[in-house]
Amino acid sequence: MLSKSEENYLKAIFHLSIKTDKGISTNAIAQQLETKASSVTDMVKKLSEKELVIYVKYQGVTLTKRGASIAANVIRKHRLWEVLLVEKLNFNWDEVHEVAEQLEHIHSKKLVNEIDAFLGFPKHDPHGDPIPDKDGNINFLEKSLLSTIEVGESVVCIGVKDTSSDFLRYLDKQEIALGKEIAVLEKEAFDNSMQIRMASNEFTISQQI
Amino acid sequence: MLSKSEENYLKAIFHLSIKTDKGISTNAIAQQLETKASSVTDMVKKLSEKELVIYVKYQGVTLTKRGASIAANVIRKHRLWEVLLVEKLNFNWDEVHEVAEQLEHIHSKKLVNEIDAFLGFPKHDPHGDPIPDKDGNINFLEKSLLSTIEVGESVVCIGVKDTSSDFLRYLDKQEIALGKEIAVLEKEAFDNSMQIRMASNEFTISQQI
DNA sequence: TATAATTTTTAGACTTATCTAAAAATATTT
DNA sequence: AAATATTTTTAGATAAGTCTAAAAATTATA
Repeated sequence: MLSKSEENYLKAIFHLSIKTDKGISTNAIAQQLETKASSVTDMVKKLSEKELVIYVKYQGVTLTKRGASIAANVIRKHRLWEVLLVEKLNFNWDEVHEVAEQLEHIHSKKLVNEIDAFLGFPKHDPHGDPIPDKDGNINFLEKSLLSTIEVGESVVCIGVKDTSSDFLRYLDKQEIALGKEIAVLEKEAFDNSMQIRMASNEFTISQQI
Repeated sequence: MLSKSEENYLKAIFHLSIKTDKGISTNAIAQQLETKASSVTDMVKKLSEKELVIYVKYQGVTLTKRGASIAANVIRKHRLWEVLLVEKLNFNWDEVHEVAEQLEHIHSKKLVNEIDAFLGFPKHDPHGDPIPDKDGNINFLEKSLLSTIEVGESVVCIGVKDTSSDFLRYLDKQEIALGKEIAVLEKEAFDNSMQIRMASNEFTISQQI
């Protein structure tokens, strides 16, 4: 059975791997986990001996099938707990993370699956991120148009529909970019414009955008 | 914030303290936690420095107010989680312990209190043990007659009503003794006899008993 | 392409919690 | 009460995970 620390490393590598196909650098992992690069090197060696990652000195790491599956399972638990906290235990979507970071390390297959069933097999966590299934499969690219997102939900921009340079320049000005998170604060029924929030600023956009 | 290990030591001392007023011996704690006496000495020194126990060399330990309060809170969490597992997540009362041992170390006041409310502020866990309140108060000696216990519930024998030697000899033969756990399996409506289960064996008793 | 800057690894140290084996204190027997 | 047995503590070792500082490798720059 893996330690909390080992699970956190796998999870960090998993998340960093989504954005790239290259090996994940020691430094990137260190930054993600708020630790030092030397600690990462040590742990990565250990995970490599357990065949959970492939590690070549100075070249970064990639997850093996087993490593990715374990990471996905930890993420599955994290997100299912988040749904439980919000749907059943009156947590707000922005106060669940810290507790879910603890709960994701509870070991009990029955518990996870019962929670899944109790919640009606949700597909997304309260932040709109997809919940991996029992086998660790995860829907990375489940796209929706921003205009279909409901008030209170939050999404990550994974692509744009209109690629005209005028439009791209506008997005750039508003700091909307791939990987950026967008929260929908309000919707106006009459013109379907919406108030959205990025990490930095809030503003209004028309339906067309 | 205390470590899982520190919490487990406090909990063990708390449980052992219920049966006696004397200091709890190093050995007793070691046995309870399946560890070695030397490890206990080390930890007990640390808890003593944190003023969670009073420790005099060779004399055993007792909990301070703060120590007892923390222990009661861990037990509160353990038992609330057990209720959640049984009432909402289809666990049997005999398969909750292991998971609750993990869940009791999750740190979140909001989470505990929300679970408490979600479950309707239960007073007992699935084994019939009392759940400490928010302030760590616990009803040690909440007695009921065995005949008032409902089917599916489980109690610990803390005393007997009839102390005739005939009766005591009978209890002895059935291995019913102080501290022993009794589960009520079935009740016959017409004569109020009940089928009960001890750790070892199942049998039927009359209402009078 | 040499040199400088950055990243990564190594080496050695620290902390927490544990263990074994031996020494010290307490309890029990005779 | 002296001898024996048991319990408890001490001393030193180990494993996991982390850190700092220095060395090695890689990448960027001039």
